[in-house]
Amino acid sequence: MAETELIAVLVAVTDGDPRVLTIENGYALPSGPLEPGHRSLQAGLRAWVERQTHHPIGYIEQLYTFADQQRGGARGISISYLALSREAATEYPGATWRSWYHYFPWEDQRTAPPLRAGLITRLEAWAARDNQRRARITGLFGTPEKDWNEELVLQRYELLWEAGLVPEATRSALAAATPVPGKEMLHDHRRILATAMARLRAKIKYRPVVFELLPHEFTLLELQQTMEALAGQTLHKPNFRRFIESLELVEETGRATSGMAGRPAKLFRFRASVLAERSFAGTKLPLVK
Amino acid sequence: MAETELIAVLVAVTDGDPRVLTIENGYALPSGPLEPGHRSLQAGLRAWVERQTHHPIGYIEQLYTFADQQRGGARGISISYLALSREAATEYPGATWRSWYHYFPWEDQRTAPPLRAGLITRLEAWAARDNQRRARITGLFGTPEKDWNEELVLQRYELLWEAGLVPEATRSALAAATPVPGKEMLHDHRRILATAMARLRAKIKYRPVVFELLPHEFTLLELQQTMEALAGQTLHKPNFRRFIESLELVEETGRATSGMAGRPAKLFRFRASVLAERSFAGTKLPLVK
DNA sequence: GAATTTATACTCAAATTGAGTATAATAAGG
DNA sequence: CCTTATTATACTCAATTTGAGTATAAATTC
Repeated sequence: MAETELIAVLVAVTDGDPRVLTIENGYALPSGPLEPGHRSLQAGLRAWVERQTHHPIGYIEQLYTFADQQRGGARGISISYLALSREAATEYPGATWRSWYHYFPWEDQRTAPPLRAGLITRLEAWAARDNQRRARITGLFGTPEKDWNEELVLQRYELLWEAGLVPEATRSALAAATPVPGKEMLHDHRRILATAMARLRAKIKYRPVVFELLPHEFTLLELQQTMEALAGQTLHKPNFRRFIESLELVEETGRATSGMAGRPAKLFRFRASVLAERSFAGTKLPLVK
Repeated sequence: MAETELIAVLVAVTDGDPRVLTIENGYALPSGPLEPGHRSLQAGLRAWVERQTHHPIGYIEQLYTFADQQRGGARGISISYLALSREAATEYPGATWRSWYHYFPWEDQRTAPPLRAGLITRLEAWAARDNQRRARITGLFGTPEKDWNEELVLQRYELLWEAGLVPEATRSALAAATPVPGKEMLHDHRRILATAMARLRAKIKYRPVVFELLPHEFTLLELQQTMEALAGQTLHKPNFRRFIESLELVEETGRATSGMAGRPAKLFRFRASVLAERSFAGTKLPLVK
């Protein structure tokens, strides 16, 4: 009897940090079987994620389906989903929110990357004088600071896998000689996480999904920092505001922040027309430098 | 015992017409069960599509997975795929290539649309003075000639479904009073087709997948017409060429066409670097007018 | 009340895009 | 064999969009 498994990448952004809900203290993504009582796949996922987090999920999107060999030769189907929410205290033992940059530190380009240098050195050692490998490295990781495409999360992960620089990949082969504690994940859960990151980074540019991650009222800086957290890149402030204005995404509430240093920021909310399903055209983020 | 079904939307472009392979004379998309011998889901799909068409498939991409209630309360999982190929004679009885505009005539914007006017009239009758419905109609179908977004295939289909203007939707309700012969499809196959169209229309703008649909050598006009067929829109010739040049997608073969009227066209091929996996950035098609 | 801090508004050059025109090279017709 | 029709290719230019920066406003802090 083949079983159908539902796997969730539940994302929230807290304090400029994109986090995912994990179980077993970061070792696995939460997952649960499709049950007869579930009306649909999405309903099934929604049901047990809300059961686990006691928090309604705003947005759900299917990521990918794959088949895995199970014990006894049977074949299981796993369907993974991206879900957006806001962080809430979890009550389940072992269930924790983890920064996704914990698993993919090289994907955070917001700070100066001393880490990436070492990574690229090791990649180049692997490439040696194989020109195709070298081309893939520069294509995915860019030259010094140019041409970084933040959407290629999965491709970069797969390159690192091939190069044996991912703990799951080395476990069987070169053995646990380089155990990076806490970064390893069950089966291909880290790969699923990479897929979710790539999908979300692409999505925020042309669909208004960020509002699932923000409170009802927010400042433009909070909105910008949420986008920056997801994209892993800093954005040009004046141009970001122009970008948001051109989308007619938000409107002023009339209120403003108070108590913090500096000029108070106006509070905004998302427009009703945005919440009622709308798509904005293919645009680019106004990156800085 | 739940069964896993693989459903294929196999697309080819012939004579400026995007076609899909169907069975039962256009009533259904080809589909087959996942068998124990298949190494993976993709391998399974590839295996039996090639068995049916005797033609290698270049490109496969997963579309969507859904669960359907089967006889006896069991639940089946269906996984749909988009595949690209070139049209070949089929040998199976009932297997035919059909234009996708046969099923979605309003999606072809290349010719003056006398049809769309009638469709919108009927939609507006359905909307009556419901302002939200009216907003959705203009959002998806645009004002007179402006703002048509070719990627919203699925959303338009779903709006028409809600409005009862799709044969599958009316079959049970308002009955077969308006049977549009040959446009009806099994289950949600037409919905799957809409998903495939939307995905492919989005993809051709930022990933070089068109070459799966073209012969080894081709003229720039053939390339343009293939893109136009998929997008359902005419493109501005000089700007299209500039667009293709900027992508560094193709290179001259040195040969040219001959025999036809007019100046002979240079023949091009796709560059090796394109074939070896490459992503070009998010761009827009140079639409005309 | 001066300094600091954060928010918001405006400016301007560079690059990209939309739309059109001009020229080249062939086949067909008289 | 020269003219016309037809298709391919090359170039131009204004309008818009983007990248990057500077200036001003309104609060807190010392």
